[in-house]
Amino acid sequence: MPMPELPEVETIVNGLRGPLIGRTFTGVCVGWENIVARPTVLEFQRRIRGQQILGIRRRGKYLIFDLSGGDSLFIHLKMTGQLTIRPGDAPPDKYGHTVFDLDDGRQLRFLDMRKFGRIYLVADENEVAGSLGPEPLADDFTLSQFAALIGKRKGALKPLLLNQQFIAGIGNIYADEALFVAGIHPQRKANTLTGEEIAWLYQAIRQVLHQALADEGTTFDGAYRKADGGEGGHQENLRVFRRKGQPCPRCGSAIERIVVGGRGTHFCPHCQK
DNA sequence: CTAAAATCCTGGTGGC
DNA sequence: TGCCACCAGGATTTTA
Repeated sequence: MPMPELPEVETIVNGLRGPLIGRTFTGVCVGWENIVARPTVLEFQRRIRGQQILGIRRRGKYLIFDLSGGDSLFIHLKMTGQLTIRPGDAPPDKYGHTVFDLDDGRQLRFLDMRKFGRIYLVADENEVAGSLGPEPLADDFTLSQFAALIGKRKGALKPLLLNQQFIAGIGNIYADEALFVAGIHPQRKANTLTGEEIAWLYQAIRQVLHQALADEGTTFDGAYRKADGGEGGHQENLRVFRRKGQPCPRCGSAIERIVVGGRGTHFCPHCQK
């Protein structure tokens, strides 16, 4: 299953800016009420109407639409969410649970087979984004900051990298990939890393995310799609994720899959200590 | 405080 | 072939 993570969300945001910035929402149809986390569906529909899209950005795995009325529209795609722009008279999509009408006659459609995705409309963006950890690709995310954060943690590294309050935007794919590149076992306790290992991990996180961004994300089973419907290319460059039993790209040992913190975790038993 | 487990969903998988 | 129990997976909530 595809879980849009930082590189995928960033790629989608880049593709939505052209067609959407300057457009105004003229209405929204909600086919599955649980998708709208905040406010109530009725208030959501009332408040979004007439607001113009001034900008679109990413924070962690959230897409954020900055609206003219001062509200921020947050969309989290979770597992299977997709965004697509279609003509208003195009046939309905099978999983199109939320459809935004635009002032140019087109629609922004939020498709989500598993219905895990969530939408928030808030006046204060900290209501949703306030507890997120640092952005791993930001200039001000430094090795010394990362080292200070990781030294305080006692738990296993894999769940820590997935913790959005610790660091924002990393999901199952890039956690496994970064730990492999760093040569560190996913079950290592964070506070047992040497200074050298912390530096390797810091570099690995940034390198893996940059490479995936250059590849426009990872598409599995067609579930993550770019704004134009195209697929990413990073699935061709994965080192361990979803490669159980296949040879490690570094040493040739069989990649193993275990469960850590309730999540499927892929690693090389020879290269990762 | 941390950690584990339940929760939400449904297409895909594997067993019989 | 058909039926069905079970699984994955992010983030939140609950429980220990």
